[in-house]
Amino acid sequence: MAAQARQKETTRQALLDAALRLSADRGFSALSLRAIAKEAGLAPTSFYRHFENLDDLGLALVDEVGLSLRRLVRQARRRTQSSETASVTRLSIETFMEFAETKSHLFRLLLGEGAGSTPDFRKAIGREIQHFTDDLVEDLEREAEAKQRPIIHTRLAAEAMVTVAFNLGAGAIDLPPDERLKLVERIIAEVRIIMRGAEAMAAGWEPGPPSQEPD
Amino acid sequence: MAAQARQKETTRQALLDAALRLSADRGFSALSLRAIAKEAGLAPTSFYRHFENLDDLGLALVDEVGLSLRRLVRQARRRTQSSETASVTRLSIETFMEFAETKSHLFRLLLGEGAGSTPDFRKAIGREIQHFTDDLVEDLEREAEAKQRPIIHTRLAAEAMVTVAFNLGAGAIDLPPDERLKLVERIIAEVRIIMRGAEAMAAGWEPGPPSQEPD
DNA sequence: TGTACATCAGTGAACGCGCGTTCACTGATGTAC
DNA sequence: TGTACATCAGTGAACGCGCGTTCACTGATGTAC
Repeated sequence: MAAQARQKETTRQALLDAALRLSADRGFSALSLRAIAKEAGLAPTSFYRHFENLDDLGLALVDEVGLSLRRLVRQARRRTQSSETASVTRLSIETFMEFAETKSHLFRLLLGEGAGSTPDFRKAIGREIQHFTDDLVEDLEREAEAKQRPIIHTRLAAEAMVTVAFNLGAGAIDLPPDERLKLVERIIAEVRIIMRGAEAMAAGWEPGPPSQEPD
Repeated sequence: MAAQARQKETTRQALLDAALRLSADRGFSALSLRAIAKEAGLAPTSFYRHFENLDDLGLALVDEVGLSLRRLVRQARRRTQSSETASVTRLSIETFMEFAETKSHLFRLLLGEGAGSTPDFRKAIGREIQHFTDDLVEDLEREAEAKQRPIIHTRLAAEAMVTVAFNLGAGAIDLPPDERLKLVERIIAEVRIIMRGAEAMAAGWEPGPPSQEPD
């Protein structure tokens, strides 16, 4: 029982890996069941022993990729929290960008370029990004406590930061290295603006002179 | 000469319209040349008289859709600037969301779900979004001047706002109306955090060190 | 104005291709006793 | 332990289908004189 089940899992993973490899070329949405099976060294019909259809495999991929990216960024944050020499913002974003750079096809998958973009698919992607926001909320609150810099609307700020990082980070995929560095700086600066806004609001700070009305 | 050229333009537009109509169902990336031609009431071969291939038509669509969305939002902003009763932020975002809602297939096209997501395609979309940022920078600067509330990093702040609006707005597509309203509020709140951050930075405000007074 | 010729948007037949899916099968692994 | 049977991952042939693209064509519109 064990041997057979293990073998099946191996084959399943081979299909997922094959799909990732192929999606590097022309994007996930250009993949076909037959091409994936072939890349994995299987007959087309074997695909059905592991997935119901292409969308099903796509959803499994989103899970897998999202999880590994979150793990990476979490590690990076933990590293700065202990060493305390670098900025958490900077290291998180740089780790994130490195992933986007070296695994651009995975990254693109997380951005929604997949499986004909069915509602299910988009929902799965939304969930992944929410996980990121969850992580960040926790971090921001811990940081606010530690540094005695109160923050407000933490979840909204975190969502805005993650959205900016993900979607501007996406632009890096087609950029030459030097421009990519500039993009990273831009993203970091924007995340800091959001941070400052949330802190200013928490402190009750309001913009100057003839003021009374918001906005 | 005029009559023939006019007719050709009409047919070309019919192909673009047909593509838009069809992309409402299964997304742009699922379209085929034959299906579009059929929807437009033409033989498949006629397609080639107007576009080189599907990607070519996709790029033309991005241009068209981006332009019309920008026109819409610009109008909305102008309306508030004169009437001055409502918040510019609110009306801009609400107009934007209304577009995303009623023309969700066009909107999705602008988010990159198209034409196999070739580099050219992504570049075209990046350009469209940059146009939005350009518009917003101008607005923010005019507003800062008018209300005497200095702002800094205007371009970065604008880019962050547009990114948040576009990409969170995208989530509205699959949402029921009541949740969609909550999403709009969230987006507005996040845009305001960014705004406040840029104003706080301009004013030289910094978060309090291990604090002095209770609040 | 009328005539002869050029242009060119739209066509229909035909092509080869890769696609997703079905089906009945094989043979190794697992299970019951 | 050995035997008989069940399970099930992987297969190869076959299907019908819609695809993009080519080609030589038609006939209306435009142009030169």
